[in-house]
Amino acid sequence: MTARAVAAQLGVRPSALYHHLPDMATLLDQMATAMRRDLVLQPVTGWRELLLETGRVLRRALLAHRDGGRLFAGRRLPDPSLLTAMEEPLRSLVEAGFSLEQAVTALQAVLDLTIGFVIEEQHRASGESGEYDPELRRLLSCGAIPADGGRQRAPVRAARSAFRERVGSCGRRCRDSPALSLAVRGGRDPGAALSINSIDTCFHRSTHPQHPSAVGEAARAKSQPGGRVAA
Amino acid sequence: MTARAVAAQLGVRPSALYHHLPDMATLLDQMATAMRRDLVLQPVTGWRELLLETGRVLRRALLAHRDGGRLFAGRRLPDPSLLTAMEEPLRSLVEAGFSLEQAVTALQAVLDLTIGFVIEEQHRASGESGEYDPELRRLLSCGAIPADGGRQRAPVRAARSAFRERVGSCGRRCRDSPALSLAVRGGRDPGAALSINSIDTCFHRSTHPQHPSAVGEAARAKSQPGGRVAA
DNA sequence: ACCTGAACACCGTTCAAGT
DNA sequence: ACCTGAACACCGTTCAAGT
Repeated sequence: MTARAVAAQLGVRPSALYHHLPDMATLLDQMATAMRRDLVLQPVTGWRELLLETGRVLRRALLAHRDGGRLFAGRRLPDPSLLTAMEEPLRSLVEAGFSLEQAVTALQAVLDLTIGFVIEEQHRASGESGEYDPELRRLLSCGAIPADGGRQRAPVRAARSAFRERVGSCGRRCRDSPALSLAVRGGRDPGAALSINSIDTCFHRSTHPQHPSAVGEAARAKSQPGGRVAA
Repeated sequence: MTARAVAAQLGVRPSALYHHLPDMATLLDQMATAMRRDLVLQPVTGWRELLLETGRVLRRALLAHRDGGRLFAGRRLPDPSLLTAMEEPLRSLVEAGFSLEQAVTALQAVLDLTIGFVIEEQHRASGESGEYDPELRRLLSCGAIPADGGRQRAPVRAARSAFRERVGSCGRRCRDSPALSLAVRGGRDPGAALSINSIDTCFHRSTHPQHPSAVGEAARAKSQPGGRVAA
């Protein structure tokens, strides 16, 4: 989504946009606002379903547009009606026992979690996330120190100096990761383990009798077997 | 962080980078990998503190670099040693009662949540997130329909057509949002309410006797007064 | 093997000039 | 009031040419 592409879609020269908007950021904010305005939650019962439905609906909206996650992340949504629209879910959460502050926190957490998840999901789905060249990956993966133990190559130095990385932290041996390879069900690209389609199952498992909230539920199932669930 | 800037920092011409890396994406992946490799968790007790510490440490690392959140989000981390480093936290979670799948899910959720949160946090802190011109905001905020009820202006049409927004969903009245204005403690930019520094308090409140996990804890406090807390 | 220099097709943005 | 045309300073990337 570039300004020039938007202009072309409108049959207009790029410079014409700047008679309506001060800059590109405002245009992106408007796109994000439009997406957010169109979110409609299915009727749900219980605070847990409310939070999950919020995540599901946002995720669906973000996935509907190319790079929707990256586009939506961190944008300003200068539309008071969006606040009005939050009244109802907030009230539901308060009725379920949340303080108002907790309700805002919980909703914001679901939105942030969804955004972070979808960014990764879409990046994975895009062509850009194709497999690394195996040899390049081997070179990059081993602590960024070449086999001869000599000086680092230029671009790796670039990445490192840009982040003021200490030299002492690299050079670790690469070895197998039994637990994770199990989790990723065997033999996939190790880098893909960090992209495992995990939270996705939470958002999708709507037929599951218990709808786990992303962070807490996994542990609660075992550590609090007697815990009652509100609503 | 542009390729040209990295090259300049290395005292080299931009084209020289392409003798070491196939493209910019690989360079960004390396930066993200370096950040991730340097995460060191403080010793913690209990799965809840482990997840919170993970979020805190990642958040601190992301905040340490300009646009760290956006840079890190969705990047590939092709370093097997990063998987090795996850063995220990995963084992801790499993010992606390998580299944391995649940442990991976929980960790991933914390990472995604943190990334989404920091992207918004850094965008807010950057100059770009300055106040909208009040008149422009008023124009944009009221359902994207001008006061005269006439046709939408071009760039708004652009944003809308780009997302196939239905016309019927706009034009809502702007009115006050009592609950949220309370939550944001009165009178700030309504758009800022969606950026409320909420989860931040979760990550920071490490002196608090109970360390709430971002999503679940808020509700648990009231809806499960008798619930015991593991570890 | 490593880098330069010049070029290519892009980008957001500005601004005088048109109607 | 709205748009064009041309220009500006940028991007990532390619590639022949140098050493």
